[in-house]
Amino acid sequence: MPDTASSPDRPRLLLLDGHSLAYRAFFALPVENFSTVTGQHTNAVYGFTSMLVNVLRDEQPTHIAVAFDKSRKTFRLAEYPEYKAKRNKTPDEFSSQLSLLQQLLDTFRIQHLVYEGYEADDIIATLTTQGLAAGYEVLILTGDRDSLQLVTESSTVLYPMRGVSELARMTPESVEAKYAVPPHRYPELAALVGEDSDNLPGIPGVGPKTAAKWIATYDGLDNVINRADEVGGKAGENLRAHLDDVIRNRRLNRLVTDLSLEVAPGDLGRVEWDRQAALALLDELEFRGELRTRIMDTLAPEEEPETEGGFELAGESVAAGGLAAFLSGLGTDPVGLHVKGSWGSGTGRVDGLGFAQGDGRAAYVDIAGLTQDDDAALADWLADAGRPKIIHDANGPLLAIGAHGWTLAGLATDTAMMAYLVAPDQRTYALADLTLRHLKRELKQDSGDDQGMLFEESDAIAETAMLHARAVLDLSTTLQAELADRGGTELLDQIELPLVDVLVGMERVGIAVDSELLAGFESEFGDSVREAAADAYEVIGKEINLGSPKQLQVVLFDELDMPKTKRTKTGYTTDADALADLFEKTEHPFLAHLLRHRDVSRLRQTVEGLLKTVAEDGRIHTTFNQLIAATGRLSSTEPNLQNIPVRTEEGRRIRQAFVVGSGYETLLTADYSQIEMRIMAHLSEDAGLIEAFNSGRDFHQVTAARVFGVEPTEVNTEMRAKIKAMNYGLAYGLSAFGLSQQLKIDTGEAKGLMDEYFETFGGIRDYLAGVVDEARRTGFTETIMGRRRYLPDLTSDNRQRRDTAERMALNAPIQGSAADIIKVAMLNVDRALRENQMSSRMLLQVHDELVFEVAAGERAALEALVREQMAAAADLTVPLDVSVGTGGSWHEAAH
DNA sequence: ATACGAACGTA
DNA sequence: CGTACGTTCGTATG
Repeated sequence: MPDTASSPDRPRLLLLDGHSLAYRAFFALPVENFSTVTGQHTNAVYGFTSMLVNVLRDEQPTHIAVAFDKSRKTFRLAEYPEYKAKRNKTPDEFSSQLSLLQQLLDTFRIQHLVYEGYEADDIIATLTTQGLAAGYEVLILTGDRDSLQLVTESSTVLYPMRGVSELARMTPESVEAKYAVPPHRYPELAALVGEDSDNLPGIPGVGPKTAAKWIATYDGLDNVINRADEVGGKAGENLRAHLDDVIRNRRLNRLVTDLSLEVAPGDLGRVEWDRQAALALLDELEFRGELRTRIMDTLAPEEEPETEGGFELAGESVAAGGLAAFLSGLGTDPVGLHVKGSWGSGTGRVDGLGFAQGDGRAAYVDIAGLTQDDDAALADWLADAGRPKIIHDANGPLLAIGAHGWTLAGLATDTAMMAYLVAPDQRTYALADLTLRHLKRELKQDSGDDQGMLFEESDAIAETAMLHARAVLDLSTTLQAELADRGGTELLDQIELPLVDVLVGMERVGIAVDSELLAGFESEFGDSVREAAADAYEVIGKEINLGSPKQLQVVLFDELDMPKTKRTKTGYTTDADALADLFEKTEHPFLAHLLRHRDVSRLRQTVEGLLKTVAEDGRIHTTFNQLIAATGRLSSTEPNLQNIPVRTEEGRRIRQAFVVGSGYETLLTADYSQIEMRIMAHLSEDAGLIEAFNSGRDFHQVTAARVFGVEPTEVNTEMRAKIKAMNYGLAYGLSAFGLSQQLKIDTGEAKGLMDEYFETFGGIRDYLAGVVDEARRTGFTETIMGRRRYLPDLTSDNRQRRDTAERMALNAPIQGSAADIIKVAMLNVDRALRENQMSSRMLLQVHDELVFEVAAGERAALEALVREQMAAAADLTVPLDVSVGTGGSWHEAAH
């Protein structure tokens, strides 16, 4: 702990010089390590915040303010046009951070002050003077040494040494020890020595030593000036020659202590921070990890009174044997249901259930203590669609309920799902986050005594489960209204909620794998890895870690002296594209071995990962996450079955290990061809594009023919490849540069190609431009099923952020509509399978592809059903083309 | 132990 | 200087 001896009741005022501290941080922290994905630099904000939080933690001030310079036009500049003239123009990368910093201070509810014509120092000097007069202890955190003149027995300057992590505690003693003058004489010394950073030249040949000696000898600067004649030596001559400078310096470095500020120290008392806003801003700045925790620990040690508190709870544990009576008393109003348990990999376990009713009552049921009658009653209630349940993030709980042998019907809504549809870009939809985000309440019981509780004994598990159920029920009302406002109710009710059951079913079933085949691949790829590594080592004459970009950079760029590639944050990229370029230039065999090593290492690692996830039933049960992708797509984890290799034949072999399970006939895959382009054709109403699809011919060929003005039969491979790249790139907001990179043509040619394309398909150009315009106006994009994505950055004044948001706006309706369509198809296929009492089942979804396990004798019927349902999932102005393949493995079922 | 960036797999 | 994801590894932090 620092030495902060002070009487406990003496108020402590902390004053910070925002400008000087942020400026220091800006140069102390490497900017390349501190910028967000959007390109916003944050090193100054980061460094300042880090210092601020440390000092808040260590010094525990009762009052606080941050002062900023208003502009360069200060009274000092007016008096001395050269003031700070040498200082380089403030970099834009710095200026743009000041407003972020002030936003952050706002969320911390820390006042920041400016005063026209004066500098931060002057504000601090004024407040220090007032504070000291009022009996405060004052702490000044600044990177400007002028403030040392403010040091007294009751006021201390904290001055950053080396970077931003160490602070020197400048007391009268330490100032005197360091500069050999008392604090109030520091500016006298500075006037003699000069201050480079302010462009205040001092006396040549006079450093702090000489200056201090003079001040001591003559008792102050005034006397040094008055008796300048008496000062001997070369330095003395210089003094007489530069007296005017000295006098001017002293005038300029005297801080103003009597500004008429709108606030006084008494107005600067600490206030609770705006936790929500702060966390949102920290997210935006991508401040994670250690600093974020430090902020949390320092600014929110216990509770956050800005929320309206927690939840009221009144309830009890249901005793064994009493469940039937309890459940029948629940009635037909929606019940908040919290499932306590665990789940994943297609299965789960229920430990307990928390209930919350609309009348405020709650209850908890411990599954372990159920009688047979209880279990039966619960099974009935759960399966009764007339007893509506509201669950938070129901997919996992449904797995657990299913694994217990129960079925759940009547899922009225899902709070996590609603929150996702309201704002699909959020990182988390955890219940505790949602109560804060949407109810401004902490997920905790209202403090105070437990009088409302009917517990015989305190049961933390039951209390928590009831609390969660209560929060879910409360949240559902708010979220329902928010979602209705955003036009998402139908999407929820018609698509997302019904899809939960389908996905849970797919996860539960899983897909069969041939583990022995996988094991064979593992050793095969392993051999290839060793070979490639040995070959690579031989070329360079030593063994390095080929998986370490850092070691690779040394070999490639230092030892082999290859041309530098594109920069990354930490050096130069060694990605496959760059290595391939290098190989073209140098033909160095090391590169070939390295690329080979990369490929086979990845394949081996993919196989190893898959093997680890094979369950006891010989199948892999992925988890489909419905609340991750902002566009509405699903994602797949543990393992990710949506990125199994397919591009190269070697990788594609891995799909041979995904096989039909015993008792089934074959696998069937069905995918939409060019669904995103079809959606573009539909949304843009471009006649040429629509016609291209309706012609039924090869789409890329036909569009290429149109663009190049030739007959489709005259389209050669190269022409088709170019237009194919263009077709695919359109939905991503492809630039001429990007296209040129991909096609390895120059930018001019790529530009010409794009112009030609848009000339031919004007509807596409107009549509893409219109999407962005509309999104900028409304703030969101929308898919054909009304799924919205909000993109506030469309109006950002940061060009990079804006450009990124524009590409998102281009892509979201297209990718999102495709996601909508395949979700509808999944629902319809699932329904049709049940209606036809078929045993075939859906196993996987890979964005535009569905994988099925075909029951004996159902192959033809399933194909017909799938084709029909997938094609009918949306009514577009172009047909939805579905291609189907079957085979004993995923590989063979390709088409 | 944990957290992040680089790299790379899919649509 | 093309969108949307998830996983692994190496490396830098604590």
